[in-house]
Amino acid sequence: MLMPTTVSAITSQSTRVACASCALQTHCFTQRLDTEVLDVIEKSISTRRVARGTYAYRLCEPFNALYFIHQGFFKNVVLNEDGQEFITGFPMPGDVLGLDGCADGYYRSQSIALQDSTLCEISFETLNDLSFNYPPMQQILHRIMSREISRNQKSMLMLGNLPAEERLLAFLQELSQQFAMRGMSTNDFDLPMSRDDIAGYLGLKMETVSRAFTKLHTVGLIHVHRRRVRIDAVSTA
Amino acid sequence: MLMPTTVSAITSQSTRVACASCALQTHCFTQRLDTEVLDVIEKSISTRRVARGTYAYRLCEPFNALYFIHQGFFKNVVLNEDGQEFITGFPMPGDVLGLDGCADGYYRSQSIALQDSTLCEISFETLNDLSFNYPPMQQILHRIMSREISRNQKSMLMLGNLPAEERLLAFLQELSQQFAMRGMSTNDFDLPMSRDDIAGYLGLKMETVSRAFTKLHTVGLIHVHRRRVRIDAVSTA
DNA sequence: CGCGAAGTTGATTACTATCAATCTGAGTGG
DNA sequence: CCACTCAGATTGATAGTAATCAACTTCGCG
Repeated sequence: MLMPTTVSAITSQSTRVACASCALQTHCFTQRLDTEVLDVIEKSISTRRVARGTYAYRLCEPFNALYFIHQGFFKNVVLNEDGQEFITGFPMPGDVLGLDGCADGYYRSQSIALQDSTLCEISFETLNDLSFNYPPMQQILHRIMSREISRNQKSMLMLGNLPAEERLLAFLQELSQQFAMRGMSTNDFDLPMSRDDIAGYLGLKMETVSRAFTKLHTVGLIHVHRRRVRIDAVSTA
Repeated sequence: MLMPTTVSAITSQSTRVACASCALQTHCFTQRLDTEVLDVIEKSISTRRVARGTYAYRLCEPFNALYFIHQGFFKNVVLNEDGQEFITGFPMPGDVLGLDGCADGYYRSQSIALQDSTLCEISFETLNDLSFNYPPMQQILHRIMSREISRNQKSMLMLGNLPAEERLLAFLQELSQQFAMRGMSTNDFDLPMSRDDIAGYLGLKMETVSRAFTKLHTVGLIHVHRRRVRIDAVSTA
């Protein structure tokens, strides 16, 4: 029987386990987790609510857990010396937060909730135990991290080569694909992030993003009103 | 006794082991590897030469090993649908090649030698065995991958925000730092890559890179002649 | 010496950032 | 219910930066 995924229900054990296993399987759909492993996860996982505008984790905080997103959207931010912020991604349900903290034991970026959200927290210690007792788990973790690496590389490609309008369209199509993987509406959706956030992600300025939206709308590739977007273009990817 | 690291010497076991352990320790300098682990590595590692201009691994090839660079420089390339290439990094001795292949079992990028180079190859199978029998190993791998993630994020920040000249200077300083970590000359060195490669990495065109070099030279921040570079600027990072 | 690849320089065009004004819609309180 | 407010978004004019196209230079090499 499916549990409703309302906020009040997320504290129940079954949903908590469902969240973590679902998250892991989102990334590694070729594998199914043993019930034995699910038991371990069940004992060690904890949920956490993150209000809109607050942090899942902050820069320089000690790293001691990974977070699987249950509900809501986030933005990952890195800061340069001047305090100027640059957005490296918009993780969504099923994604993992905090992978970059693994390297040196503290976070090199921070993650902010774009909506009221809920996370499933698995301590790094638990993950190590899991990997030790259940070898496939380490492969799963490697895959998750590897996927993050190739996703970032793809973003870099987009940033470096495409003009503003194509860059925005590519972004919208990428978003649409991610929605599709999660069974959400793919061609007609609300953007969870502001124009400024999109600009920060695409390496553009807010005004340029706004103009690009208008242009794509005008030529008929998309329909857009504020944060509501409908994609009419056929994906070229 | 130190073995000379000439090309003719790399086939000896001791040097081969030294290469892998050194590479691992470059990434995880807080940890020292057990002699027991070194034995396992010694048995399973193999060396491979890669001539200038040839591939360490190619796009879409099946993933079955990681490569530690022993000698030489490489460029990592991702291609978009149009076949346009974009360079995501310039790995050097001690760095690991092929991390992105882990996700789906085949490479999503390719790596080309900029000089005649030598690699140490460890099969993924061996790595899994190692992780299983020697738990700290998996933490080491996580760190290596995590480091790759945060390095890519840093690159994205640079790409998105800085004007051409600052971008080039930041690139040179990053390169200098990496040389420093390897005990190589930090302020006076030969670039292993062409102007076009730098342009591909920085998201610029070759001509723009060339102009930026000239400008930095003119204002006295660096001295440059062809691929020879001397950095006179004090790093701001 | 001549050739070709890599690099430099110049003139022009195209694009994005910047600065500034305006618009829109959600939330607030009278 | 309506005016008020304010953050987010849009639009316009202009300046600044990088891309493009093209000519030329430098250097290594047979």
